[in-house]
Amino acid sequence: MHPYAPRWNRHETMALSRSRAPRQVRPARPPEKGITLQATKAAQTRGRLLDATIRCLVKFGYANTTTPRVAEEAGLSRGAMMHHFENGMALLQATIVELHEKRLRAFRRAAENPEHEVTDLVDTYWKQLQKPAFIAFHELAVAARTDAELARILGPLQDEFRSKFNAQAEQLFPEWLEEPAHFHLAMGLSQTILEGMAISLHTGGLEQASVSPMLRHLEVQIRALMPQRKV
Amino acid sequence: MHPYAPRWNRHETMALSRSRAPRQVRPARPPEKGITLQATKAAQTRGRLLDATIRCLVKFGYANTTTPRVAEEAGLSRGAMMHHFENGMALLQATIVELHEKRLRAFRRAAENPEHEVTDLVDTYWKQLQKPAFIAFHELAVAARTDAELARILGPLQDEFRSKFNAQAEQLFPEWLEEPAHFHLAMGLSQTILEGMAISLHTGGLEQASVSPMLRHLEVQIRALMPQRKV
DNA sequence: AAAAAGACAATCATCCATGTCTTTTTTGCT
DNA sequence: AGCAAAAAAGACATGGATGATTGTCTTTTT
Repeated sequence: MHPYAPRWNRHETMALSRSRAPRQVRPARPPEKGITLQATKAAQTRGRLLDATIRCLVKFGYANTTTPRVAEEAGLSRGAMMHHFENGMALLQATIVELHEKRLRAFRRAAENPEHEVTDLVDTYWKQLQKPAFIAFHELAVAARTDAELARILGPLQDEFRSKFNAQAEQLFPEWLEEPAHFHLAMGLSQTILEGMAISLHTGGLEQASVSPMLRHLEVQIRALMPQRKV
Repeated sequence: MHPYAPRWNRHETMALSRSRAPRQVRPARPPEKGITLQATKAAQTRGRLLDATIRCLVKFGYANTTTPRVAEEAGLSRGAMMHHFENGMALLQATIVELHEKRLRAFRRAAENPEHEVTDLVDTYWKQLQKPAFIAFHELAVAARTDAELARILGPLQDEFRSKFNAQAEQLFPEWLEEPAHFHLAMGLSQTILEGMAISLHTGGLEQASVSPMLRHLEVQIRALMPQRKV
């Protein structure tokens, strides 16, 4: 139990910002109209803040990811940070979107690999899950269970990810649609086993030694669920 | 940080030094001479506090499980609560132990069922994972990733659970030890898939519809990994 | 009956995170 | 150069959570 419970989404952000008129100065996103003005340095700073947030989520967990800590991690003052994001929730929302896009990008990159071997795909997704992005994402997902504000942001993105995950697989193995039940089972198994292993590894519920056999077993299962290559 | 030293003797007394000065050192543990003293009411209150803590973990998550909230949930004053547990961490530790024992009890009860069908065991553990105890446990496990204090308490219990989990299975299917690799794989699969599904369900990463097929698939896999009944 | 111990309640001082506001330092540009 | 806006830093007020202290009432124990 922690000495304090920091959560920067206590207030309805919309309601607050709405009440003050002259506050609309900051554009929601850097002015793309003025082509490449040097102020795109701001975008760089924003990026540093997002990275710092992810790093904090990994290092300290969601509950201890506070605005002062993120600022320090980014090497900025808290004032500077509040200049780029009017409140903690805005920063968090931006981080979530960034995280989501990171996940999608990495996943797509994996699919572009000409080798469509099941082994490669499993390995690739597994490697993804080892990276900080997934840990951070899970921290957020757990927090969202009891945080309506977070859930509202995270929920749609999770649906989209699952959807794109499946779409990618369909595209790679179009003949799999002949057996949709098997297809969905394979997708569910893959996600559950791989993500479950990743989480259990970090939360101390699984031994490292068990990982490799399970990976291989999963590959075998997936192949068994695929439509067999006609002879 | 928290040197919870008994400072009963440390403080010079204040105005109400009505009684004699010599403060005898209080025995480390209250005299339990009278086996059934009415003060077992205290145990009852302690129990209520532990239950309230679990309920708070489920409802509000670890980060928002604060001492005032637990007290309110238990229908007690915060002062009363601090009387039974000197600080929040002590309460939490007691709750963790309670949670752990709950898990073990339920698991053992399942194993006592004379039917040792794989289906029953999988279903039983799955039902376990749906109960509040597991949600609370997972909240703690996630928090422990970034909280050394929690990890110190939780880590050993997790190891013990996994160990007893396996021991139980060994006892039920002694012939399985002929193939230890298969045995460990089956154990890992079971825990990872079932727990992974439970977590994903709560964190919005999985659809309810996928659960049942995966349960059935898991059962098939486990049977395939068991030493085949000799014909 | 007196005394000790226990259960419970109420209040205090402190800490830290948050959002807002104000001031200083860089800049980009005329 | 100079100047206004952006970027950065700092200061402030609020509020929740924590642990500690003190006080009251009840139940044992002697």
